[in-house]
Amino acid sequence: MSRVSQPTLCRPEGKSVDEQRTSRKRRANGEESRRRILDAAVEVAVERGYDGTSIALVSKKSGLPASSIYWHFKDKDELIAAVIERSFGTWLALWVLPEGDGPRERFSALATLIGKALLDSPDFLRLGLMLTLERRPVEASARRMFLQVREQACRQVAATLREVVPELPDESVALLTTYAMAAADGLFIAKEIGGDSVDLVALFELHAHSLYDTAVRLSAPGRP
Amino acid sequence: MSRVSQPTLCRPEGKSVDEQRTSRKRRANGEESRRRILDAAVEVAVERGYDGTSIALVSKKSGLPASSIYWHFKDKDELIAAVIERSFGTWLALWVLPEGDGPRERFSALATLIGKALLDSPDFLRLGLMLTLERRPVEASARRMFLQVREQACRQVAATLREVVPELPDESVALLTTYAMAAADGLFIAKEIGGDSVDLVALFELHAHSLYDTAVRLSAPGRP
Amino acid sequence: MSRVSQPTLCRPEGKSVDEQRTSRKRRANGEESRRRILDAAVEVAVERGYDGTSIALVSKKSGLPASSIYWHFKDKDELIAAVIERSFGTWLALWVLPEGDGPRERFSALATLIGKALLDSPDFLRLGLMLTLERRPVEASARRMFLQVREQACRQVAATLREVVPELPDESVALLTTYAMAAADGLFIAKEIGGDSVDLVALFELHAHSLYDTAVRLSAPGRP
Amino acid sequence: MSRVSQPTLCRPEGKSVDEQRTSRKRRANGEESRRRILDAAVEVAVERGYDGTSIALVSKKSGLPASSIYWHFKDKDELIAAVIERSFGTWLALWVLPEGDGPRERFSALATLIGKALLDSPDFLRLGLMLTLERRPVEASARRMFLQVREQACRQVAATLREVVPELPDESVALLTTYAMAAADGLFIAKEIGGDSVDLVALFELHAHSLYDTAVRLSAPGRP
DNA sequence: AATGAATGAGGATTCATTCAT
DNA sequence: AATGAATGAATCCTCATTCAT
Repeated sequence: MSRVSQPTLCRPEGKSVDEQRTSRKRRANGEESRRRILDAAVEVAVERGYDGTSIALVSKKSGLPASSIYWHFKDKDELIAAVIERSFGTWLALWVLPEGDGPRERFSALATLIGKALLDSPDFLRLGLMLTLERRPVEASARRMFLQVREQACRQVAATLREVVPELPDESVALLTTYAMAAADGLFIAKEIGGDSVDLVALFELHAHSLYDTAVRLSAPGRP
Repeated sequence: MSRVSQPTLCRPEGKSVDEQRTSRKRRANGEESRRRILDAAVEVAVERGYDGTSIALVSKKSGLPASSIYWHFKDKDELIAAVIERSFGTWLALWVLPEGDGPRERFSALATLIGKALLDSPDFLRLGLMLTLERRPVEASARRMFLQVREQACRQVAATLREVVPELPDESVALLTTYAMAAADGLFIAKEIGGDSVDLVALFELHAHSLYDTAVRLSAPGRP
Repeated sequence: MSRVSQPTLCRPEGKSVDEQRTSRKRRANGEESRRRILDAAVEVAVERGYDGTSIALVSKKSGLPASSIYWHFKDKDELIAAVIERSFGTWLALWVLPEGDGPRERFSALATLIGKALLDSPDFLRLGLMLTLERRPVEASARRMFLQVREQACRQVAATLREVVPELPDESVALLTTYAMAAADGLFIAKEIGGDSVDLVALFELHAHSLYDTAVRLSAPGRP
Repeated sequence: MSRVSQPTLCRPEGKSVDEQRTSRKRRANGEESRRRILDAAVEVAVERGYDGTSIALVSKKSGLPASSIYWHFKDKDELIAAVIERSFGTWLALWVLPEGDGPRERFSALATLIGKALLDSPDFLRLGLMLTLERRPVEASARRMFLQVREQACRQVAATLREVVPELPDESVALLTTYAMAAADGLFIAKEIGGDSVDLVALFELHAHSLYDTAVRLSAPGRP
């Protein structure tokens, strides 16, 4: 049967450059086709959601027949899961606290970074949010993949918070983490809705600032 | 031919009482069918999105044949628009700043209110966000309706901000409004993802607090 | 949704004549379409088996689009089940022991009748045997339907045996019934293979004769 | 290109021992693959028939890629023909009248043997009957092969009849042969349907007995 | 002696929608 | 105020087969 790829969450999808240059030059046409299919799939999925992503459309955009898509991916669900998987690297790479002077500045720099990232490669989040908003339990793998990645991002945020404001109690860290992620999601959506009238960078700076203040406030002994 | 409802944003769907008295029993049955269709449609739309909402499914859930759905609604687009329209009243009613003591308290009370609202009738926001995240220009009326409602909510938030922190400059109001709405959206999604582990009320309180602090900070003359 | 017919095993499919003449003359076009689909389906199923019966082919033969077939039948399985159901009446009607002189003669007459029946309307048995030879547990309803009908035929044979040779012990009745049915099936197949070179009527006469003799032998006290 | 086997009806597939000695280890692996494919193919064909036997399924069951199947067999038709061919030896070997005392006993012994055979390796007959029941002229070679084998079996039965009841006239031999084969087929099917509730051995004994009686009757001068 | 990749045709089924009644 | 019936286009996916390696 077909060689369907199992989602290898940890392959950071950047190795393929030298692979292509090495031995399996022409033999590895499969790799190239797979890429083309994925490219087409992101494009479609991002603008139409799960149900709106038809194999026929992906086939047209990728130039490969529908049956070839099924050679590379077991079904639509796994195709979309692979799409999500692929943006994983790009996305997660950003969640590293940049070196910097004071905690506040570093925090702010991170926020700016994320804001910019959302502008440049928003596919991952957009698709993930789409899948999340739908309630049905089907299309399991795609959704699961998104949630895994998101979970990892959450841990990163929590770590950053703890690093920057060490005396913050654990429940506060949890609360703030959720809040930080949520606002990030929301700002992404706001940008979608408002378009150019929304200054994402300014908003993320605001977010970072307010987050920091709140963290400090919550770490101080006397307050509700 | 059929009496298709144009989306009258301001008819809060409860006035139908006198309609019923006017045209008498004859129409009562039609109204009931329409309601059943809408009920079924929300259920489906909420868990599958626009493309996933098939007339056949709505037909099955409502118990009425597909052709009857087309008697009540011009097409799928208008059906979903109607679904959104219906949650309008419920939703907008919440965005009234409750009477209260100090500005901070009133602010906080509002936030709590919204948090609770999201728990009780989340269909409106969920559906709207779904439509928003898709990039293509289909399902025009439904999307437009959602954005109108959202716009109205934004104005309400802005007004509240101005009322509570009068000296806030206009750009800051705009920025903060966007931020406030975004965070609300994000928190809603966080609740979807996290389920019971997410304390929506606490988060909204945190949100209100941090928003208020930020507003005060931004209204003060000297600050970054 | 569609009005999919539940298999009413006991409607002997002969009433439809006056129905057509009465009220729902033009309204009952559905009935007519259903019939056309079934006609086409027997034709195809009989010469290609279950898997070979494609909806597209049935659609072409019946002149109705594939989607219309799905209005009348839930899926392929139910279509074929309906096909089997329809030949039920024709087929079962034969299994009545004709009036006649001695038991041997009546037995023989029945056999002749069945032999002739197999020549005239072999669809039921052919399809049923096809389904039976396939081992998979799917396509449930079609297969189940055949087995039900067959079961009924078995009871008829057993009753006839008991009537003709009353002193036959119960286990012998069971054994002979199975044997009688089996040989009938086999003779049908032999006719399929041998074509004109096979004299089905003569074979069934032989069968009846040998069956009768065996029954008599088994009912006699002394022998294995 | 590929070494596709033409159906050599008489190579009973066991002789490959010397082949192995001739061309040595090199080909052993090919032979093994071929066997695995055939094993998988019987399994599938037996439970789904000709149309239901997909190369993909055979590929999955055998663990070999579809393209490898095409190296060993020209097409699906020849694959199934090979499947049937393989059961040939096993099956035909049974049709030898065992040595024994009286004609009646030898007859009975043969029947018992066949009954047991049907229980042990029913694939051949099942597949053959499946192919026979379909009316269209496809899968030519497989069908032809089955009919050849069956023809041979018929000759064997006829010979046995003549040997056991020498004075039987020729037309009676033909008729009885057809009848004997038909009943055997039918009993096989009965076993399929009835499962454990069907005592195949007892039925075949009954069959042999009744066949013998009938033969004797037909060979006697005075009878209807 | 294989096999990874590809492919066009066709598989069943569902789609949104219409129309006569 | 409905609804039974129909329908063409689209859905996802599998088919048998080929070919370069």
